[in-house]
Amino acid sequence: MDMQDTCQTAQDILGQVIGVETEEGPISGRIIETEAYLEDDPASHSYRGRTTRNIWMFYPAGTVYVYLIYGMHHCLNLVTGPEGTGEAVLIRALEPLEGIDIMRENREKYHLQDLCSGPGKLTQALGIDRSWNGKVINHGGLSLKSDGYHTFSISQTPRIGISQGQHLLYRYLLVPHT
DNA sequence: TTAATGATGGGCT
DNA sequence: GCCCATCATTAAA
Repeated sequence: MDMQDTCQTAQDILGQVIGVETEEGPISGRIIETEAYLEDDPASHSYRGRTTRNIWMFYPAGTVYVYLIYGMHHCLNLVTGPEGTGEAVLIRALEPLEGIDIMRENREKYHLQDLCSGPGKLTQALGIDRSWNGKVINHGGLSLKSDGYHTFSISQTPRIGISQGQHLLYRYLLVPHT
């Protein structure tokens, strides 16, 4: 998959299936919400240059970047764009597909709507933390592929939880066709 | 139903 | 010391 254009990639991966293999079996979900973080974007961790936390954002497209937010939640990103630009796509929500009972154990929640309906929730459901930093998508660990689901449209909104760049419509939602 | 708040720790302006 | 790309719980209505 071409991941050179970050906003395009954020939309391309909507509807695709992301998954991990565990000792208890596979866990996967369909990506239904993403956000783009660009070069020269004051809301991006990469805006003020490389640090020990965000160094992964400057790795090649397809690299995994996971950070800890608010002292307790992990957020999963895929690095995109030309190498060294520090661009990435934040995975914000999934529709649970495989391994739902494992997700329920990991989350200590039962209802489907409570499993992957937020960036911190989906990493907990899939068992992803900062030790996943530097992994490459589809090369051990994390898989991403299309299952042919295309009957949806995409809506755009401002990004969530940021104080800079609020006018930019870099949040993308999958809207199923009825 | 929506709104407010506490939890919790790493990175940094 | 202050700020966070959040979540769960409680309170108000």
